[in-house]
Amino acid sequence: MAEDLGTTEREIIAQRQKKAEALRALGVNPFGNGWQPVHLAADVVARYGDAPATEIAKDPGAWSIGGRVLAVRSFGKAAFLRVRDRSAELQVWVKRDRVGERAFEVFKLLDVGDIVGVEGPATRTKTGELTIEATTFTILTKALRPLPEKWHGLADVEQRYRQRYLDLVVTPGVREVFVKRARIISGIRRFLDERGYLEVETPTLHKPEEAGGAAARPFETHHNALGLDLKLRIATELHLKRLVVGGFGRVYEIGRIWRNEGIDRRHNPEFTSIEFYQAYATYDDLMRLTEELFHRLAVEVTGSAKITFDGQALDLTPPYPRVSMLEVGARVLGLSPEDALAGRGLAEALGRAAAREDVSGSAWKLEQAAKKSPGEAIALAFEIFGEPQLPKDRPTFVVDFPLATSPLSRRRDADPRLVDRFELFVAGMEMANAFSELNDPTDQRARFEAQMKAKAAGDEEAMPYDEDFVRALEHGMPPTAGEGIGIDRLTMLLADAPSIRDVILFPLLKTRE
RNA sequence: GGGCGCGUAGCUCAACUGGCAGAGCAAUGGACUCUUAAUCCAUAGGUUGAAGGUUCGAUUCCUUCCGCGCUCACCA
Repeated sequence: MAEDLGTTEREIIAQRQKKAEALRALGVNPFGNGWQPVHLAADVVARYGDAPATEIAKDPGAWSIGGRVLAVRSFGKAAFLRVRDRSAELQVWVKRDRVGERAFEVFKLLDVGDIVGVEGPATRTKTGELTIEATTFTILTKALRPLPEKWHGLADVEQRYRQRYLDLVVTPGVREVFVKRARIISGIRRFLDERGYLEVETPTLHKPEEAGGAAARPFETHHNALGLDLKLRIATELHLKRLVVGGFGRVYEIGRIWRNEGIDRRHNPEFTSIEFYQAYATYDDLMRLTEELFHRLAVEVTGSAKITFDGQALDLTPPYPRVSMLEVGARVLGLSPEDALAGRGLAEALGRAAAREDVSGSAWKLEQAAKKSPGEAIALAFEIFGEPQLPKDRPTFVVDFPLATSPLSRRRDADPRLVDRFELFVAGMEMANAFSELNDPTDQRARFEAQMKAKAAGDEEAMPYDEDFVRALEHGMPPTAGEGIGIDRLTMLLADAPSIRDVILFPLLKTRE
């Protein structure tokens, strides 16, 4: 990129470097340190609020703030600066007769984008704006490159993602998204800590046989000294359940997950998940916990349980409706749940569904499903026909998952063809996935064996057989329920960001030539 | 990976049917001590994403490539 500098930009940088030298000549280090602001812009705002100029004049204070200059309106011997620090924006008034000749010479070398330090009393200008009337002024850091245009800012989304530092400086609302993200994560921590959960960290480098816990292709890497092929984790599940075996009855991990899949508005190759496990709970308990968590986060982060996502109003007030994957999946195929689970008439029903005009893109998948298990076919029918019909104004729990889609879930006592599992859908996105955990080691072996068969048959997302995990289960894992939530998607929801790249500071992009 | 769209000055955008690449902001010089996209005068700034092709002539048409967005497929 540096080689692509246009003449103009090169000139701008040269001009600013000359100004930096001029600052040195004035005894000001253009990249100095040691100057510390005593206050934040927000302190000044909080102190005076809407107080009139006469009130402020009685107690104008001696403020000291540092920040980036976003705009300059200059009048020759005085100027107004818009300065932003980490807390807020504040106007600064630099007048030659207040700051003195020398500081004013420094001011003349100021460019928009520079970092400055100012001290002085507060006042309110004729137009009513709270302002620091500088008595001292210095440039702390010279910006050699110009900021994007002040009015339109950065419109090029590619540049916004590649140069997020600029995006944060000039694009309104970006900073707030990441503040919300931080509050969501700390809110989840608080919520779980209050309930006696212990936060843990498990390996992100997995041996090939450990890289399970979800249906996804992992990234591959290698440890040189050990001569060991490794994979980046695709889930934290299997290690967290080992910890439940070990006696941590309530554990969670917030951490990075990598999946070697496509990239789109809802998928980034690396993303952050929260998984938590609670001994002696069932998936039904977790539904209530999830409702409570989502409701509380919405109120904490947005101020209300009623939010808007992508133009759609959503109410996160519990309870959330439940939709049966089995019933809907069977119904859209024109079958009874019993017939669908037993596979009676399933192939014909899938053929009819594939022939429908509204499924052109998914037709081949429906045809493929006829070769798979009834459970997988039901799940697919639900995904294609049922998901688009889920309520749009409310979160929805999807329940009654067929066994075949869930190699780590506990079978339902009342019907072993199903598992005790739910997924939470909000705004068309899968936000959470939870189930009562399979703790019968013999059944777990059978499930892993089925995964091995699927892998042998070409399913690249099938899980490896994790022998040590089964061994852990053989030592006894208490009845447990566990859940995973995608932090990025949750942030999208609560920050009303329609693309996952808007909630990841540095989303993965290709290298530019 | 497929389809559609986009890429012009540091930034935001123009340029008709193929006919001298242009404006605003930023910058530079000047005026200005209550501005809010400050204002006024002047100046400078370009490998039109890259490489080919068609043409007297290409920002414009064609091909390939690079990057980004939307979408489909895969997935959370």
